[in-house]
Order: sequence, then structure tokens, then C-alpha cells
Amino acid sequence: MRADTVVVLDFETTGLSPDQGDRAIEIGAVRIENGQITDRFQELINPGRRVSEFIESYTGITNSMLKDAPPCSEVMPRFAEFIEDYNLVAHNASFDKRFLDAEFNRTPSTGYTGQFACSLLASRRIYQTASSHKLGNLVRHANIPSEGEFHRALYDSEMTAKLWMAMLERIAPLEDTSQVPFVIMQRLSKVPKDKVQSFLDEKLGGW
DNA sequence: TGCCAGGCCCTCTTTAGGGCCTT
Repeated sequence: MRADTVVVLDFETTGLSPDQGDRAIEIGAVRIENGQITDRFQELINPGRRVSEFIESYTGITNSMLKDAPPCSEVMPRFAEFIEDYNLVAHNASFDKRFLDAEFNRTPSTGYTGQFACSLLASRRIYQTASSHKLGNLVRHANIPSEGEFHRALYDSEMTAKLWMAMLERIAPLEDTSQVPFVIMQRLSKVPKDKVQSFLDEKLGGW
């Protein structure tokens, strides 16, 4: 089996739906190679309009910070270079995928070929007793040290990456968590909760 | 005019509704 390098990413945005006109205002991402974070990406993006007071308060990203930030036409090509053709992970990946697709669609000659896996869906199988599956709560549940501020893109992507590695460690039958193929995590996210153990027994040979 | 996200997942389900998660 090969070591699975993945890019864990997180968007801060003006709202919940690119279909309703919402835009990305920050991208954060880290690369995981052989169970270690080996590279980082963080850029603000000027969304072309003011963000709401709610978003300023929620993310700490203010209109004055975004005023001189580069537009997506400058940031997305750099982000495409960062993610290359690696597979991608995000917490509630359907959200980040919609914004990634929308911002790439605005930028000609950019895109990605990797597949997405979702740490939220995986965590609902692996940490079935967690009181909630919000990122911050899962980080505490898994005893992952955290000292930064959630709701910033790079910090959330780093915490998601550490959660991802903790989940790999939880299910890996061997010490080398890179033995857990990306596709197994993708499939695990769709397995009925009461079938998780038998799925892992079959695919990985037990906990 | 009035609406306004989308997908997963559970249940008092499947001819549906509502909570969870992301900003």
C-alpha cells in the first residue's frame, strides 16, 4: 500500500451558499505526508463586497483586512498549485467543495483532480459517542491539543488534519496510519453506523 | 409574491419532518 498524501482545506466565506452569491474570503490548507503536516497554505481573498458584521465577528476577518486582499483570480491559481492532484479532506466537505468549485469556476485554467473525503461523516462513525461532531468539540473529544482560534481557515484546517490523523490512528491495525487508504475513509463515511466494526474488520483486519 | 443552502441521518419514515454541520 502506498502512503496517502492528502490536502486538508478549510474556507471562510461570506455565508453558507455560493448559489446565493456567497464568496470565499479566506483559504487555509495543510498537506499531510506520511502522518505529518509538511506544508501550509493561507490567503485572504477579496470577495468584491463588504462582509456582514456577523461574519466579521464569527471569523475575526474584517472588511479592513479584506480591502487590500487579492481577488480569487490571483489566489485560486496559487491554491491549485498547492493542492496539485492530491486527494482532499474537509470538515463537512460538501460545504467546502461547493466553494472550491465555485471559486475555481470563476478562474479560468484552474481546477483540481483529487477526490474529497469528509472528516465530519467519518467522525460520526469513528466517534459515535461524541456529544457533537462540530470540529471544536471533536478536537476536545479526541484530546487533541489546541491553542489557536477556531473559525480561521488555516487553524481549522490544521485542527481538521490532526483530527483526521487521530481517526486514522484509531482505526489503523498497524502503527503506520498511512496504511489506511484514502478510499477506505471515503467508504467508511457511507457505512451504516452499526456496520462500522465489521467493515473495518474486513478491510483492515480489526482495530 | 415570497421564498431564500445542501446533504446526511434519525424517526413518531418512505405520500415527511426536523436536527446537525459548514459560514
